[in-house]
Amino acid sequence: MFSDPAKYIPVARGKAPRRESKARMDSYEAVFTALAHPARRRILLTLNFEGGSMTAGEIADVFEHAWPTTTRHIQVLESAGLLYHDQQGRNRVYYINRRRLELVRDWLAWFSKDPH
Amino acid sequence: MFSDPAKYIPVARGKAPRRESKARMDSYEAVFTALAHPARRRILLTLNFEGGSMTAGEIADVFEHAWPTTTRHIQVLESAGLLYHDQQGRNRVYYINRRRLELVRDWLAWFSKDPH
DNA sequence: GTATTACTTAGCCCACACGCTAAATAACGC
DNA sequence: GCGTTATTTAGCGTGTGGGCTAAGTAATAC
Repeated sequence: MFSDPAKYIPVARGKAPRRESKARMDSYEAVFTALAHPARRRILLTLNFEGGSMTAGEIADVFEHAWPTTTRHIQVLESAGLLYHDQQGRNRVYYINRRRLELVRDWLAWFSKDPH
Repeated sequence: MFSDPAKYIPVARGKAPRRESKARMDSYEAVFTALAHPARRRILLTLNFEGGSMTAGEIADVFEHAWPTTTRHIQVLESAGLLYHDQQGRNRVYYINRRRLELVRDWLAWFSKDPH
């Protein structure tokens, strides 16, 4: 759950600091960024409907994109914690991490609670 | 809810069509894109905690960004259907559209249903 | 009317996301 | 070993997202 809602509320005006670097990207940032691209959402849905695991090749076959493009989408998902993998011979099997999606649900929960 | 899950599953390989134009951006695309930026997520949270409505100026005051930057974020949110507004004199009052956030919840629901 | 307030619109700039092709890696089959 | 298969890594090009400042619009105040 949210530890500190206040963190998301007010910020004093001041000089303009550039947008935070990717390195210090927090969990919400990583997950919402990962979900922003339709190809990545489709990877998750496909994995989900296929039982939760697929090889890189099977995922790539779903798309019209060149394979390296899909590889990069997968990496974005994985670094957001939404996927993980397991090397099996020359195949790389990717698994969906459904628990990580709970983060989104948690974020949404703030809008259901009636405001204090 | 999802009308057609199959739409999100398989796509035949072929020549590469460029990414869909913003004009034909579907609802999921618009909403997830809108939620991808931390400033926009904060606008929604702030509005939520402030009771659901704020003027453009009040929203802009939350941020260190120049005002026009915030204006653009607000526009992204509004065109995604997450906000709407009402002109009151020279103030523009923005309202959160919590119902639109249900779209995200609906999308997430696919991952809870046990696969057929 | 003029000045001020509350905003948006216009337009510039730069970093980076996302597509690609070519090359590298590593396992498997023979 | 050698070729094939599975996949990533490297590196390039282009579009656009998201920051800015300056200018425009429209309502209020005087």
